Amino acid sequence: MSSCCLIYTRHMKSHTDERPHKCHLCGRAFRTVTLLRNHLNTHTGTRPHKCTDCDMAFVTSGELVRHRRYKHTHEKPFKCSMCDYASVEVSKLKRHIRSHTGERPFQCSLCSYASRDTYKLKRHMRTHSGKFDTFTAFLHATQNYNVHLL
DNA sequence: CCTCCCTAGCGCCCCCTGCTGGC
DNA sequence: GCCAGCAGGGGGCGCTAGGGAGG
Repeated sequence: MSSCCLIYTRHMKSHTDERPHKCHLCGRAFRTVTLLRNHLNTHTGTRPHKCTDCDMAFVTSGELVRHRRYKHTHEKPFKCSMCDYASVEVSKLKRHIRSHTGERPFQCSLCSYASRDTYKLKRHMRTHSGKFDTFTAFLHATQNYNVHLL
């Protein structure tokens, strides 16, 4: 079997709900043993990927790479085409670009306020506290955004 | 077929700063 | 003028999923 067929076979598995590797601590199931191992490390506090420049340690190698970019190498691969802003993470660049476009996808269900990111909406919901179930309102707003994306 | 590793993505929380309204 | 409350922008980490590469 060619490598692309192997990748295709594995990809098709991602469309199934087959998750044979179950966490004995919380019951959550995963597709691969690697994912389960990482998940178990979050329970046990095991952090095998240690930073050589400080005392931080992480569950995955990817987290360590990101940490090193933030704290030590200051490498920022994601650059804004409209200004000098650059970011370690693409999600941060996307959030930044909304400040150029003015896009506010996260609408408050209780007032006219709309936010450019989820946490700002959640923080805003505190100003409605006492008037409504803020978590429900937040959920409603974020679900609207997800539906919009679909 | 399995595992490791890297990348992508979503989420959460925090900090700093500027604005505004009440005192 | 001072202060508190709020929003905007951004930094940093937690965690999971997908896919390339090699054993």
